[in-house]
Amino acid sequence: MSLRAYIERYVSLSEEEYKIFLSCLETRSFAPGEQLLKYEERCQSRFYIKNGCVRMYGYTEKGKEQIYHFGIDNWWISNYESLLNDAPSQLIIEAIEPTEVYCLTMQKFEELCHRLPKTERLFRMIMERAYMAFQKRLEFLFNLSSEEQYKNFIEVNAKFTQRVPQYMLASYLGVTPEFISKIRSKI
Amino acid sequence: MSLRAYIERYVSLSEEEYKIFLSCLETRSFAPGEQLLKYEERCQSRFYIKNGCVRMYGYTEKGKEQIYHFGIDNWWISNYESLLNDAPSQLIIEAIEPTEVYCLTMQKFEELCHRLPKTERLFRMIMERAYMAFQKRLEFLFNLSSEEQYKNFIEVNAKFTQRVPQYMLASYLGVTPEFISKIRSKI
DNA sequence: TTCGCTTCTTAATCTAGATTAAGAATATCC
DNA sequence: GGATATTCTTAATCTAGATTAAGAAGCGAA
Repeated sequence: MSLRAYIERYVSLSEEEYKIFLSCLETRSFAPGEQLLKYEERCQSRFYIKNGCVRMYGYTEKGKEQIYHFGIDNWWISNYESLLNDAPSQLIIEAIEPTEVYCLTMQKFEELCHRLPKTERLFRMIMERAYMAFQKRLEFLFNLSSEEQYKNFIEVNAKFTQRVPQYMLASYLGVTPEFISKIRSKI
Repeated sequence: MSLRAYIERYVSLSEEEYKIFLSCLETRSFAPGEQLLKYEERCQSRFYIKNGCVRMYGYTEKGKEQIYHFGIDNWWISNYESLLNDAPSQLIIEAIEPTEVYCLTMQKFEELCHRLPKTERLFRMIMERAYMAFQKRLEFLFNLSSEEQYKNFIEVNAKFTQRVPQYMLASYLGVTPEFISKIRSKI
C-alpha cells in the first residue's frame, strides 16, 4: 500500500494536495542495527515506514533492553514524549531489517498543517487509532497470561513473527526468551 | 480550571468561538455508582469531567473487575474502540464520586469540527498527550515491580489516592488488595 | 445501639514465570 | 572449509505476587 492509499483511508486528497504532502517529507534509509532515533537525541520527526521493520526500546534499571513497540510497513512511529516536549529521548528507534522511511519533522509538520489544514484531521484520527490499539494492548496485558499473550501475538501477527527474532518478541511481551522456548516446546 | 482555560492550553479561542464550542456540549450529572457508559452500550460521546471522579473498567474471563483508567476533573474520557467503530462497549465508565460532565456526542463533534476547524487541532493534541501518558504507563508496567508502581502512584497522585478506595487502586495497578495491604504494612 | 454492608488486614500456602547455567543450533565471516 | 558470534533450548532452583480463608474495622441506615 502506498502512502497515498494510507492517507485516503482517513481523508481524501487531490493530486495537488498529495504533492504538497510529499514535499514536506524526506526519504531516509536504514540498514539493520542503524538507529532512526538515538539515545538522548531530541526526537524531531514522525516516521512513516515505507517498508522494513523497526523496534522502539529503552533500558531498564538493570541495563536490560525493553522493547515497547515494533513498527512495520505503513505504520507511523515516534517518541511523542521527546517530540512534544523537545526532550532528550530515553527510547531508541532502531531498524531490524533494511528500512525505508518518510521523515516528517516537527517544523514541516506545522507547515503542512498550515498549508493543508486537513492534516490536523488526519493525525487526529491516526492518534485515536493508535490510542485505541494501546488500550487493547493494556487489556491483553492485564487479562491474559504470558502464554496466552504469546499465542495471541503469533496468531494475530503471523507474518510479523517471521521478521523478528524470538528474544525480541520475548522482550516486547515482557517475558524471558527461556519462557518463550518453554511455551513453544509445549506446542 | 474551567474548560475555557483547559482548551486555551492548546488553541486560543475567541469569546464567540467558545460559545460555539459550549453549544455543542451537554451537561450531565451522575451519582456515585451511576454509569456514564453501560456494558454493551454503543459509546456515543467523549466525556469531559467538570468535577468528580470516574473509573473505566471491564471484566476478566473469570468475572473479576479490571480497572483500566481513572478520570478526574478536567480530563477527557471515552471508550475509543466503541466510539470509533460504533461497537458495543466491553468497558464500563462509572462515577465513583458525584460527577458532572460535558458530553460531546460524535455527531456534535463532527458539527463542531466543521464549524470550528481548530477543534481538529485541539483533539489531535489531546490525543497525542493521552498517547504519551499511555506510553509512560507502559514503561512503568514493564520496568517497575508492583511495589514500586504502587509507591510511585501514591507519590505522583497523592490527592487522587484519597478519592479512590484501595481495592480499586489495586485493580488499576493489576495486583490484589491483599498485596497492597502487605506493602502498606511495610511502610 | 445494633445490624448489615463495604473495605481493609493478616497469615499460610501455592504458582507462573524469573534466574542461572549449560549446551545445542544457526548464522556470519575470513 | 573452519572459527566465532548469535540465537535458541533444556532443566534445576528460586521468588514476587496470587489465592484462600478468616477476622477486624469502619460506616451508614433504622
